[in-house]
Amino acid sequence: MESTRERILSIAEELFAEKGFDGTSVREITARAGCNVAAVNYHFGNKKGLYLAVFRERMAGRARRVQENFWKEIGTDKKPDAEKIIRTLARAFLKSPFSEKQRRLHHKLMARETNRPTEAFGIFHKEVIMPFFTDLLGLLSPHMPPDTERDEQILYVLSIIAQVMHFNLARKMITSVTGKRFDDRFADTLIEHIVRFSLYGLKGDR
Amino acid sequence: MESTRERILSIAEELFAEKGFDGTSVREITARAGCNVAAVNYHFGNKKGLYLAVFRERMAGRARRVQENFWKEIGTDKKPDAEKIIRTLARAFLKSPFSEKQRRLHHKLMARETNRPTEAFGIFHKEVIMPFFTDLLGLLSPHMPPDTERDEQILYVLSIIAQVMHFNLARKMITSVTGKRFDDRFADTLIEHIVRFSLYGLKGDR
DNA sequence: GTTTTAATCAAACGTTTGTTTAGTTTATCA
DNA sequence: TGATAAACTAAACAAACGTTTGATTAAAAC
Repeated sequence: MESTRERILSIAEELFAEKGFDGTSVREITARAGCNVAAVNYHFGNKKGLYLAVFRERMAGRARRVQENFWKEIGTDKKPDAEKIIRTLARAFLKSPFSEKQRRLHHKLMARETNRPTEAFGIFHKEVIMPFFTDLLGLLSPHMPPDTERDEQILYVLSIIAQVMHFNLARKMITSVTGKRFDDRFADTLIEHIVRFSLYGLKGDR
Repeated sequence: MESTRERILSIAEELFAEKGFDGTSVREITARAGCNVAAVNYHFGNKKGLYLAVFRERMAGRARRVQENFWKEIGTDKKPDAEKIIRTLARAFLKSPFSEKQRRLHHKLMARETNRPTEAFGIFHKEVIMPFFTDLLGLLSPHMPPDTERDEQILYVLSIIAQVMHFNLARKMITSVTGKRFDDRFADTLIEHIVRFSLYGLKGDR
């Protein structure tokens, strides 16, 4: 059986993603984990320490696996074309190598930190976001018009990420607007849409 | 002087946007509003009633004004081109006729309801989002390839909205990635970027 | 001017919150 | 086996929570 510490981490991750830090009580976490309330303080110091541990030990690792998956799919291709890069990126986020549930809670937590950064944002930003973003920029910028300034290049990448984030998060809005169920097939549709929609920004007017 | 009820609404809106429903206590609200704790229960029944009132009496009205502003800028133009529509849309959201502070809290609350819909989402969706979305679709679809299916048309509009939402929300991430301050001039840059980036989706390969 | 209604208040209510304490059980290793 | 440390627990803690009560003040209606 999983250790108490690991069980607490898993349940906490779920609840923090679903209901936020303030909306989650350590009593609910420990009740679901089947242990004593004091276990949180024993293993993580306090509630905030548990929250940070979720980012350090769960979120960061998963984000890295998403990125590894991205590079593996890009593969040995020396100079992948823009279409492949965008498709692989969209796939990495919308069809990551986790269960649907895991991907949702991951993005929900990310969204919380994006909208209202806490201490956890620093951990994540420095170790995970920035390195990947820089790599991505290096991969995509050769496909942009040669006179594109760096600030502009960054915005293009951000626009792609914006779509991936939004399509992952605003599910209720999307399903109620499209009338479609958010299943695996729909995710494929979304990926192809993002690819088509995003190509212009890179290719410019030409 | 503003009535107690209105003062509570204003402060509550600010705090709910900034710290969320669970992160905000009625005691902090009433302390900042300079009134008694019981005033919330007297005027709004309970805390949740206050939250819903914020959406009914503040958010909905402001969203409607953003939309009015959009239509006014579109103006008498019988057949505005796609570029003008997208630019006006981006402007309406990133440079709405409110203070910077007001726009931010508006979008933060919207993001909260997008990521984790509560009862308030229903109010907002039916009365505000859907009507505008339908109008927008009617305005933009003539500029898409004639064989574009309705589901695809919807996704294009969602992609534009995704960018606007993300650029409004992920400010810390954006400023730390671009190194730019998020001022009025930068908002203009963003608007022009969104216009350029989004045109392809509508025009297709042609 | 009196009655009625609305608005505001201080104080207290019972819960729930995160955390601490002190004690017990379980595992580690000499 | 017996000592040492790690893991876990029941119970209690003070503080903060949303809400209710009953009284007081201000405004409106008669």
